[in-house]
Amino acid sequence: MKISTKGRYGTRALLEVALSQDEGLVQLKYIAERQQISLYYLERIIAPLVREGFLVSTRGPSGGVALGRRPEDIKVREVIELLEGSIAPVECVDDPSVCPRADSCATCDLWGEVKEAMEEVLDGVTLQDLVERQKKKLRDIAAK
Amino acid sequence: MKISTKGRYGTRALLEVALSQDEGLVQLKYIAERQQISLYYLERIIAPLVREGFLVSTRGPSGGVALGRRPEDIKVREVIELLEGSIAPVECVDDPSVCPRADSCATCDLWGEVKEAMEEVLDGVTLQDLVERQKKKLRDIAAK
DNA sequence: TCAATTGTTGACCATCTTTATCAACAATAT
DNA sequence: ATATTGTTGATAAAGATGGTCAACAATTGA
Repeated sequence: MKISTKGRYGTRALLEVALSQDEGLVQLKYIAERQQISLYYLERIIAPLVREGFLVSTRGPSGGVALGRRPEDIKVREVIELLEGSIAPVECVDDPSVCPRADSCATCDLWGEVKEAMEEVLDGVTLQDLVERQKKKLRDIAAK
Repeated sequence: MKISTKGRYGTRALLEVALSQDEGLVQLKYIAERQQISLYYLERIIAPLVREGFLVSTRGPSGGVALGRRPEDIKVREVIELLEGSIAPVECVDDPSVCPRADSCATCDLWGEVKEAMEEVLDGVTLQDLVERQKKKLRDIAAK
């Protein structure tokens, strides 16, 4: 039941951009360093985020990426689904036709409930929420 | 975020045993046929279930497996965790020491919440619940 | 006791997914 | 112009997944 690095790195990359928003464009190199992600791999993850408008990019010297939407309007669920596909723990939850047993299978219903529980959490947290949580965590650590 | 066939097949196999409980021992071959799982692969999945006492087995002619615990006392979560390991979407949720960033990372907290939400669902459903749900589904289909 | 039957286990392997890496290219600021 | 920075297509190592097989152990019943 693991989330892959794409979803994890992607979320962290967006968070990094959101945190650095005030200073203008954020370079991939900077994100890669701060989040300890290979720059080459990060490129793979940023691409779909740009394509779908979560980020906007500018090439050339002093180029970089910035948020393409307000952080309050980006749900973590959207990011995960973009980078990993459906969150459904089994395919039959999204498409019963893949399993001949689907409509008479009690376990399929259960997996559907698991999916809904996960969705509820991930729908309830926006990038802005993550920013605030992150700032609070850093404050708490500094105060200690 | 997929659950692997081990967890899925294992759950279905236990359900099949629970449903056939009254007729005594259930053969692997029977489970494999009913659930459309390769017998060879099913052996792989049954083994840990026997080892951990979810099932008890008898070899030889007219042998088979039976539930080793009352279905009301088997939570789906236990089955999944046995067959797939922790349900945590990322490792750092269970063991913060794997990530140097863990204690100052807002996303790690979020993955923890996802885990808890899934646990809540899977802790709340026992094998007996699945049996009842399954019977109801079959009744509903028959009545239609 | 023997033979048939059924679960157990260790070894094996093809395929797919994950996690990258690199080089060539496109755009842009100075 | 040229250096810089994002984009994209090709490639691939490593690990997980899903499955198979054969030898073996236990048990039943004739």
